[in-house]
Amino acid sequence: MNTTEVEQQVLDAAEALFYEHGVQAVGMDRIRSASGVSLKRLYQCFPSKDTLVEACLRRRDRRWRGALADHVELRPADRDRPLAVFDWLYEWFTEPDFRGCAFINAFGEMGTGSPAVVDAVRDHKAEVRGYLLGLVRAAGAEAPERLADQLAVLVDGAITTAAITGEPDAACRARDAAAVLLAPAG
Amino acid sequence: MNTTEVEQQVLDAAEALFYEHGVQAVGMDRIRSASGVSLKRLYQCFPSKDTLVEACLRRRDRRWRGALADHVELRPADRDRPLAVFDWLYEWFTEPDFRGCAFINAFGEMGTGSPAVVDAVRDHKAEVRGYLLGLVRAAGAEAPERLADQLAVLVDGAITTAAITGEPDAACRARDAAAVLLAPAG
DNA sequence: TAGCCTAGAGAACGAACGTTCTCTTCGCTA
DNA sequence: TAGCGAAGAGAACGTTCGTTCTCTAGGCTA
Repeated sequence: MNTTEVEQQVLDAAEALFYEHGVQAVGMDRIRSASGVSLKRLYQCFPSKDTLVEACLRRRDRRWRGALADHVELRPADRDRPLAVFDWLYEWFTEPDFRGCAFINAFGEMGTGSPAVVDAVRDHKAEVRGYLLGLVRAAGAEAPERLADQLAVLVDGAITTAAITGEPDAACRARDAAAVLLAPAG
Repeated sequence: MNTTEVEQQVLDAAEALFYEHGVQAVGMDRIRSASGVSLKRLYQCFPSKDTLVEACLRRRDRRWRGALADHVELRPADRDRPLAVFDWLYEWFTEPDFRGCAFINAFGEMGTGSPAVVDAVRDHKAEVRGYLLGLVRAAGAEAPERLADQLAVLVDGAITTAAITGEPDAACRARDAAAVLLAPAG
């Protein structure tokens, strides 16, 4: 089997297990069983658990932002697109295995002690914030930098609130708030 | 030494260690060393690590909300009080050991697998949301239920954003957003 | 002083962790 | 067919985990 195929298989299994149970609660043996890749090959692809965690996060970042962009760009009008972010969040929140933001979870769990993971989390949040900035700029909003920061706060707040309450409605509340912020003059 | 004194000593040490390093990364031996309480006494007070974690969260909930309320109630005018929440958050974010929301961190780390912890986290968030509802009601805002939800999302988003970026400014952005939501007519 | 309860110090337990090593099998080349 | 390198299966390594147990010391009552 191809090396990149094996890597994807490992990343698939590891990402799902890490997301569901947390990083520390999942051992390498369990990733071996779930992926069907032997420990030897596993450590050939990822020389330590830390690098595997970071690789999971970086791949998830690309996939997550890709899926968000795909959904947002279905809206033809630039003015609708910032709000479409929250519609996409709502759909995500209703998925049965939704368990919050993998990056926030990893940050809270690893925090100090794993600089590579912290970097991956920071990079993800910076990329998301940059994407939101592009959306509000294209929408012609005033003070786009500040608005992008506010939308980023609403996105993170909606994710954590939805995860903890178990209700996807947080996306609607955040969307309502975003609509007010986008059109302050009413 | 009094039993409640010992319990407080254990909770002090455990809460600080859990918050700094995460729950799973801190062993009972480390809590023994930090608190100066023997393992025997420790297990007499808290029959398992899980109950200790839950006790830490429940005590922290009371302290956290108490400190918030103390700060907010310095404002004489009801209309200023919802925004004072975000001023208090800013001060919290600038503390050197700030590392995000202990409840969100615990939820992300334990998630499935510890119902008692999940309950404590849900209860905390519900209490905070209820407190915000009281504030916006006293401020005479329209649609207080929806507004309380929105402020709760802003609070959680500000906490996580500040933790990950390492900058307390998220509190200011959230405060600006809250001000717009509180006075939609301009 | 003698006996008893409590508590401290820390060893001990079985399990699980991340990581490495051994043994075997198998496909390839000469 | 003989020999070689790669890889799978899983045992083994040393460590750490949550929890319990042992041993000892010291303060109480009679």
